[in-house]
Amino acid sequence: MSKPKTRVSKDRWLQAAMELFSKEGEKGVQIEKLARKVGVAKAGFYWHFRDRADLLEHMLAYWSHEFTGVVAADPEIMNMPPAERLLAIMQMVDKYDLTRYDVHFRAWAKNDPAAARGVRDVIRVRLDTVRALFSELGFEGEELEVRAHLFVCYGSNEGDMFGGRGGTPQRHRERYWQLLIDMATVIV
Amino acid sequence: MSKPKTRVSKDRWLQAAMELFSKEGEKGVQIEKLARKVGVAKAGFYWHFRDRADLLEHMLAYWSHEFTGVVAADPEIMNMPPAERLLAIMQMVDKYDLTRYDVHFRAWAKNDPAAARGVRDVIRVRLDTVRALFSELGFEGEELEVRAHLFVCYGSNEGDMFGGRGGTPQRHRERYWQLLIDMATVIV
DNA sequence: ACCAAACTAGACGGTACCGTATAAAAAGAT
DNA sequence: ATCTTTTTATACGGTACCGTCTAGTTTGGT
Repeated sequence: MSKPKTRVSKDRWLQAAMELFSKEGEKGVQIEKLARKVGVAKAGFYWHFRDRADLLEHMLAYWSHEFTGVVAADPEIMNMPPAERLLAIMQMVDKYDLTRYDVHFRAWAKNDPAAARGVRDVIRVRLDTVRALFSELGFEGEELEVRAHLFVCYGSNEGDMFGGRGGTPQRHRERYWQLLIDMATVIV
Repeated sequence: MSKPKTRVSKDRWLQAAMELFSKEGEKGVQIEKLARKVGVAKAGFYWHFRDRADLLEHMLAYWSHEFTGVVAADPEIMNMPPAERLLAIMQMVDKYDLTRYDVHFRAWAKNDPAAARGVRDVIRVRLDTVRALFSELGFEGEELEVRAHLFVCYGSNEGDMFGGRGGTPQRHRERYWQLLIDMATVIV
């Protein structure tokens, strides 16, 4: 087993980088700070990664696959009927804090085309997931589209904007979600 | 007139800072870069501002008042009946790109308590504005709250997330807004 | 036991930024 | 015209980061 040790250590760098990133954003991800965090000299970093840009690429890739891996690949969720699935996705997003990197990636995307592409892809995946769901509910055209956008927008930002996690009690938030779902699944 | 010249120049620094900020975020606002942008030596900066932190405070204050000054103070808008007012606000937000700093302020707020307070205040003002509006429409309690949150969330992020500005044609987006308003103003 | 791969320590030169200091130029007021 | 306020140019010391290098040490396979 030569890979595991390698992998573990590389993942440890990546893990530390993501944690730092979630607080300070792209410009806050600095190799020396990272090394201090991991408790190791920074030379090791350059064995795993070509340079800082290489790390950033890995971070982007990691993030791109997170939502897909956790939500869209969960058979329990994806086999639910659409209305419950909507709530289950919200709960999943909340439980694993799946949007914790969103703001920083979006900020980064403002002056980096590669990051912008990554963000666009992530949003597309979310949009596709939710759109398929509303499509099952019988919506189409603009009615479908606006609902998908609405939900992806709310799900992606609610936790961050309204003091959701740590601010509002959980039961309260879940009632909001349910109300929102009721509002959106009704045919106007 | 001793103030005007001072003011103009101070505003020029602030202006440049905001422009840089909207692209690169808090960590990107660097005095030397700013000086190069303004085309002047950085010493002048320190005449207007105590230091970098002082500039950042001013930026936060500037942003805090922008929404209030442009939207909530517009008599033409605030005297409209609630349903039209909702659309007018969306158009206003879009026209003046009132959310262009949002992502970076929210990113900054993740590791700076002062910024976090600023962001919280801005969101509160938006929430209050929209809540009052839905209240006029007859909603109350959770029905009121969820609608306010929904709209503030969508209005604050739509332009940034879905390639709205510059991506989707304007007429298309306005139809989305109208659909959303129809969906939210109906009693379920 | 041994070798090669994986990993680390520590120091280096280069760059970029912050905040200060000093001296000087431009502008306004009187 | 002169004096004061406002603004700039230039240079400095200090800090923090990037990426590289050399010389190791650990680790797993055989």
